[in-house]
Amino acid sequence: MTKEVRVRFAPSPTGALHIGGLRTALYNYLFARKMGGKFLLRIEDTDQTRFVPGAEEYIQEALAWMGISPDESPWKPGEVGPYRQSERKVSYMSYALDLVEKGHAYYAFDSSEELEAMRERLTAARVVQPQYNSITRTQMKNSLTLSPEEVKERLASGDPYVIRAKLPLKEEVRFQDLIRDWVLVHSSTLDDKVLMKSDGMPTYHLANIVDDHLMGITHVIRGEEWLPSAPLHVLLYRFFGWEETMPQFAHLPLLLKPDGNGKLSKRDGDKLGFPVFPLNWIDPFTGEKSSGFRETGYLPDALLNFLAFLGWNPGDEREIFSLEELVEAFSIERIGKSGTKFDIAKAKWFNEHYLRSKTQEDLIAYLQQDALAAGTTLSQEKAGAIVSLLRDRVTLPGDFWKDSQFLHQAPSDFDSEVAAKKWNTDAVTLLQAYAGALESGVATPFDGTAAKALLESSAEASGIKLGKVMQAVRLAVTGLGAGPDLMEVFAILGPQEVAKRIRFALDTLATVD
RNA sequence: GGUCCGUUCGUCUAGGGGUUAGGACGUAUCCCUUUCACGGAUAAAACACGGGUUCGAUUCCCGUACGGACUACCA
Repeated sequence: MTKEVRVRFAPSPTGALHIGGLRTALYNYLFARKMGGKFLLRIEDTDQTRFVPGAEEYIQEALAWMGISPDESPWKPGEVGPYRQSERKVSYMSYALDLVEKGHAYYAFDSSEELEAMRERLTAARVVQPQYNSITRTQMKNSLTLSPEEVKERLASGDPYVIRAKLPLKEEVRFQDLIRDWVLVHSSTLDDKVLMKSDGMPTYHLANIVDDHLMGITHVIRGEEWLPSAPLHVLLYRFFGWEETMPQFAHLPLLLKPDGNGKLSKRDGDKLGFPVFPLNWIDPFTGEKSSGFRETGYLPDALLNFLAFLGWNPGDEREIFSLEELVEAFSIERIGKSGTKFDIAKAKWFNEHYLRSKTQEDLIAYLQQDALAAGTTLSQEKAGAIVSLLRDRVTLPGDFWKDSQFLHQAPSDFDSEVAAKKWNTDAVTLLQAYAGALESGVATPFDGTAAKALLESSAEASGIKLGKVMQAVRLAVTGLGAGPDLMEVFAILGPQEVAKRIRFALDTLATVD
């Protein structure tokens, strides 16, 4: 009987949840579901200076939108709460003190100026890694160098201090990462990380280990940026005597910029023309706006499918997966090792796929909504006709409205390139004849077939080859050189409107040579 | 700079000591279509480099190059 799998997603509420964080959450969720375990959300808000109002709500909403809601969270507490580190504050100090007692941590009283001076001194002495470590700590102000009396006095008098981990000088630290296999580092390259800050809050390293232990976390699935500090975490488990229940680590490959340099960052999104956040976000301090996948028109299913394949694959050639199917197929072993560039073209393809699998009613609703927002209303039949016309050509829901503009208002100008190439006397002759026929009302009822039949007979009567002038006809009525089936467009517009537009085109374009 | 991690078509990737190195996105061409798109078909396109080990290496080992992460009283 093995222990129930418990994993956690542990974001900091310092702004909008990044798309990479969302993928981390997704993988955690998939693994938990696959293993029949639990997926927890823990808010890591130990840095009070970076707290951003609204960020926590954003995380909650983004996860809900994606359908990967946690089993336990600040809003749905389980038995190991609280789920916000700021609310767990009281317990961290006692754990830090426990480490001090065991000789694995110590008090340090150095001011930031003194730390800075130390680094400068070491840099000047050309020490490769100027850091607070097993060697340099002997020259600093801490409970290892100061007399017990002075330490006691400083603590009693309220001198600001931090608690640092006391790392062994010479020791090999190794652990087996689920994705990278054995990772080995020497403790001599590690520094004495601060565990408790002078404001009484723990750092990530301490809080993380204590909470993962207390919350019964069995697998830590997180971004590769944590790999360098994983040895410290392993050491902390050892110091606490929790080695037996230490979670297994899985460090995920990073999401990289599409152009290949560096990890995808918050600033990239709007610069590159696509979102890097799940939802729209306005920074409460700077007012800076960032666009989200949701508001841009990406469907949660599409984003989910896309994100899942950024660093993972099922091992066969299937590509389209629902959340349930992902759960079924997921395994940590099939996560890749190397960084993954973010290619929005593939995301678009997924979105097209999921958009086309929507019902006609859903798509009509998208169009109606945009029309309404633009101050127009569309009849159900017209909206339905437009959706049928465009459904195989859209990428985003907003395209139904955007790409049907020529149906909502007559063109005021015409694609000049097409006009220059296609607007000839044959076209003018035919259009005059066609407009006349439409105005006479011969074609009723006016559907696509009737519109086409009438156009064909007009062409025949004028002795003109239809194929040669079709683009000019399209140009006259839509102003554009390309678009959906023209006869269906005519049907939607109705004979009077088509005739009116042709007359306008004839007037406007006739003067052009 | 140091430590750690990585490297298969442009991109996401499959594969793995002997393969015509497979798929998808994107691109191109053709078919369909009175345009464009959809759909169908086809094509171009990759094992970073150098040494080992081996009968044989893209696959294993080492080095180099390149890329990345980390290097805070941030997470």
